[in-house]
Amino acid sequence: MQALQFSRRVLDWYDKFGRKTLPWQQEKTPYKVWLSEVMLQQTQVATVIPYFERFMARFPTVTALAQAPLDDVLHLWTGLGYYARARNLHKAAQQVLERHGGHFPENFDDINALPGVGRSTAGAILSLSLGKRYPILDGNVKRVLARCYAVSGWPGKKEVENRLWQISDEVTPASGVERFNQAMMDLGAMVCTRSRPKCDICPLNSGCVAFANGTQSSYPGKKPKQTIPERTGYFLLMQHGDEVFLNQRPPSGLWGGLYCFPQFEDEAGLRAWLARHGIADGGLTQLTAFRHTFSHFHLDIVPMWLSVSSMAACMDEGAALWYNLAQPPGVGLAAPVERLLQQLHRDPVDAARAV
DNA sequence: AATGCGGGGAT
DNA sequence: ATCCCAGCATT
Repeated sequence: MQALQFSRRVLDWYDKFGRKTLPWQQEKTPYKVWLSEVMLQQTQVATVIPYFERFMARFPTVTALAQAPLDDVLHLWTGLGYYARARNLHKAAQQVLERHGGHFPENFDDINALPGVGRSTAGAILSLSLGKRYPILDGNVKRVLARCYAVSGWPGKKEVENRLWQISDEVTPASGVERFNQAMMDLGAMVCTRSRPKCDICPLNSGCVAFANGTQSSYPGKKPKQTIPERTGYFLLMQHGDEVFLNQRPPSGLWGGLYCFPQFEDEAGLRAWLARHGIADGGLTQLTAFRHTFSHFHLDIVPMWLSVSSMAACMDEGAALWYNLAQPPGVGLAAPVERLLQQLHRDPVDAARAV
């Protein structure tokens, strides 16, 4: 299909059916679009909306975000996943404050240089908020283009991704790019869906190669699947009254910067840690174990609960705190930690009934 | 070029 | 249960 034909059909469709009422589409600014785009990386629209509203209420400007403590940002991010995004977000806000005087940059190189912003996000910010002609390539656009132009192979492969970027650039129109890019994402989310695409109502159906051949389900190519490993983690839930002991994870890596129960590979390691800190392990009680699945492994979590008689300092491994269940501090928590803390608060451990 | 990084929604 | 989602940084 000719590029001009492609963009005209997409733009006509957007005017009739595209999304125009999302929270980050109101009085668009680079800051709002940036925040929404980062939140939307690998995360669906419906999940993001409440987080976006809370962030905008708490951090109305990029300067407010830059000046907030990182722990506040991680706290508001709790539950969204990919926590490196939150750390990058905070760092990027400080970069905007320091390098650009708190004014969000409006050229590609400065935006692309922000931590957590790559080619697609930079293009989305400039096109959606300022109408500048940059192509984007997110999961939705990849799916639409792969089907329309029968681009085979897994987009995780560099060659496939390069081909999709080339097509995206070719079909992106000189004018109306802010509607066009939004429309491509809307098409991918609402019409050209992963399963059972609604080809009968698609503005591109007459030129779509996959539709013509009935091979929509072959595109985009799937990631070669791997069996993911299983691990076990023993979580130490040390409680004194309403207080539960947590320590902070290293700033990078899994659950970076979040507060978490002390974690061990086995029960012996847990008891050894208690012994090292002079804490008696009598009454150590196993609660109900459960599975938490990451993208790359399963973690079988075994919560081990222990009532302690004093809040001894266990600050030998970086930051730590006693988390008050009745008055929770504003810190970032991994999802399973949040779940266990709520469980302790709702349903205090009755040792006699524990597993 | 390949891998690490979460949590939740759809099926 | 499996797959995937408005990707990017690191190695």
